[in-house]
Amino acid sequence: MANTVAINTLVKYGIHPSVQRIAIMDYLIKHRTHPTVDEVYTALSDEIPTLSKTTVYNTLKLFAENGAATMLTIDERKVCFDGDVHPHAHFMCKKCGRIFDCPLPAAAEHPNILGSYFKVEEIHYYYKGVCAECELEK
Amino acid sequence: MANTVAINTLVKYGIHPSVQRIAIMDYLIKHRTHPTVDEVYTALSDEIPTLSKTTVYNTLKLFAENGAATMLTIDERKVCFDGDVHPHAHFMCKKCGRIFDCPLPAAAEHPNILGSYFKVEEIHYYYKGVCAECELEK
DNA sequence: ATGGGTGCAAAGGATTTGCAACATT
DNA sequence: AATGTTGCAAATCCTTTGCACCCAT
Repeated sequence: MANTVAINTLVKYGIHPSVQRIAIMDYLIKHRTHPTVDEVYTALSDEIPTLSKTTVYNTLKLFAENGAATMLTIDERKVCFDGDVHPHAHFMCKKCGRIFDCPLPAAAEHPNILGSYFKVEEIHYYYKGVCAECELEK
Repeated sequence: MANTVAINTLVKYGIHPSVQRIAIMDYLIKHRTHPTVDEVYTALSDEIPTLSKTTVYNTLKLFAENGAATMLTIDERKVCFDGDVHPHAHFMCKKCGRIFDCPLPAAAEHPNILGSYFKVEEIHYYYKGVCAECELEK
């Protein structure tokens, strides 16, 4: 079946699969564009005409809470989601708004130092600026 | 004068001082709590009864655009502002919501590596978890 | 029948916009 | 007078909430 990977991912994170959840996870896996709730909703509306935005909100929040996706707050206006939960940093282009993956700096064990003061549960490394494409278009 | 530092900071960043701008910058300098628009507005309402929230929005945005303050997107719900523009990381406690300063990892020149792909203008390193105080209160 | 999952409509909250009033040069 | 600044009210956008319906066990 086409959605085996999505289903397995849900199960792996203890999330009961449903038609909507499978479709949303499948979308996250196949689109590494760090989509917003609205983008996911719009993209899946054709496939699942009865889908509601509330469900997309609920589902993505559920994914994030269970570690099946990461919630990015790099964009001040709206939250984005990443189906790739491996540790990595993000770059957001201020012109086109796209978010790109980039490697974590070597010192990403840094939080160990902070461990004495804080119980660090999440690491978010964000860069902002202009992407190569937009830089050329000037 | 008490507000000399605030005025000098504004001038340094090419921002024309006004009563409101001076008061807001002064607040940012004296309160390293990473306040929200609402917190700044509420705190200054007594001092400047005619102050409007729109002005606080405009002013803090102006500060951020001119490099006189940093806009933090660590909290998914609302934006926070930091009058300390020296490079440093932030930790947000998920329980009490407070945001703490912390040192940047040694390899914060990391963006140099990214330079080939992106024009990096801002670095935001965020950590989330539980602060020592909240951890004790369990 | 029971509990979780979904979706509509309404509410809530943060932020922006339009525009008129105001201050300062 | 001219320009930049402020502030009110309304609008906008994102997100959450309340609740009824539905589906699968």
